[in-house]
Amino acid sequence: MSTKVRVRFAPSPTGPLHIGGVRTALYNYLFAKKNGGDFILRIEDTDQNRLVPGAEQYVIDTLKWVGIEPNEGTGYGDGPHAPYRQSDRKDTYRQYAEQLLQAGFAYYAFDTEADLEQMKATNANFKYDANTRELGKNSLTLSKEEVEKRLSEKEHYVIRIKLPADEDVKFYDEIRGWVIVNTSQMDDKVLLKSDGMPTYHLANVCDDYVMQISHVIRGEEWLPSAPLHVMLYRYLGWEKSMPKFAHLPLLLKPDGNGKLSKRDGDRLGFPVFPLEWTDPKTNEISSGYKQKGYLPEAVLNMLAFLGWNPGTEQEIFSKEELIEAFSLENIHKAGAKFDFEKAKWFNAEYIKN
RNA sequence: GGCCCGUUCGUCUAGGGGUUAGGACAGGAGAUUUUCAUUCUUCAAACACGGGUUCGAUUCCCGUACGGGCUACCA
Repeated sequence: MSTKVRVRFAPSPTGPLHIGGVRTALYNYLFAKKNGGDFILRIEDTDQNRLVPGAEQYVIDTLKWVGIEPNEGTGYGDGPHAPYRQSDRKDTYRQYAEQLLQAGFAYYAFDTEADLEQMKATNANFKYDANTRELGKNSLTLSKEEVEKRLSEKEHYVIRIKLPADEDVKFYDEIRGWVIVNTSQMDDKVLLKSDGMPTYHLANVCDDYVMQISHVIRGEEWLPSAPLHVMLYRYLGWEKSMPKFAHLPLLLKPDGNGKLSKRDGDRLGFPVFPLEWTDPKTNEISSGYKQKGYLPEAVLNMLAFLGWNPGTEQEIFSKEELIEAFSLENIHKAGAKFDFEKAKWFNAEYIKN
């Protein structure tokens, strides 16, 4: 495996990217540039139901505006690993899902939505796992003939990972240290959905491997599923080249509970989006920093300091200075409440000069 | 509920076994300014709690509390 730093920003085009996403992109960009690596844009559009027209272009426009452009990826020409849009890579995932099936690390499951609901009704804390999969209609419980029959009749099915009942999964997070989770706490996650598309988990792991990603830098909301990803690398035979993980603290609402969301802008009266966005369905307009008169350098500087700091008392940093000063070690562990007053101050500093 | 992550001024954070616990934003007071803004001076403001370990814990360990995340054929 090459030791070159390669990181990716992998949003799903379900709406406009908010500033939390921009910060994730920024940290990936800074890490790549700092280490002479590549910064890749990958579009994770595996959920066909949640696609929002224009969202992908919004991501590209945003990265362009703030000046952190990928050197490889969707919207940036054909790189060595094109295509970079997951819906265009569908066949790859099925191939790997089948590899897992062959190796006995995955199985077909024919349970309908109603079946699953019933299992949940019977068992308060139901999860599809080593203890309960014998209750399901899957290739582990059904006869080989029955499975073949269902498959040939094109019955809807999913492919699930087959996790052991009781095994510690351990991985090192570059920001948080060692994290250990037992498989008894995990479930047999769906890898390939009945519409033929992979879930995030499968697509993400396959693409990171194929695209030779060296570091996965993403939000903390992914921390709980990282053990599943580790298991996938292992079962796919890629554990030696598994990327390093770094889970970023979340951007929180200014007034209290929960992570910053798209609605907080309207509610609290400040933009949560880099660029103005018009909802294609409702025509509702959400304000953007650009249109509000913010300078891209100021937005970048402000975002950089939400969860990271250089360890000195300097606060005004150009993009080049950020690249020079950036390191994963200086990322704060706790979530950061977004502070609009500070954002205004950063912008004022840039406007003055 | 279960699992995972976290916890220093109101906010973003620095620091780290012995410090006057530092900076910035916001806030108070004052100066400069025709006004606003700017600028300057200055004040107030924090180690969640309880046990350890230690000569000494804000710093290390364990609990508790609180906060956050995840718990979908969503990412």
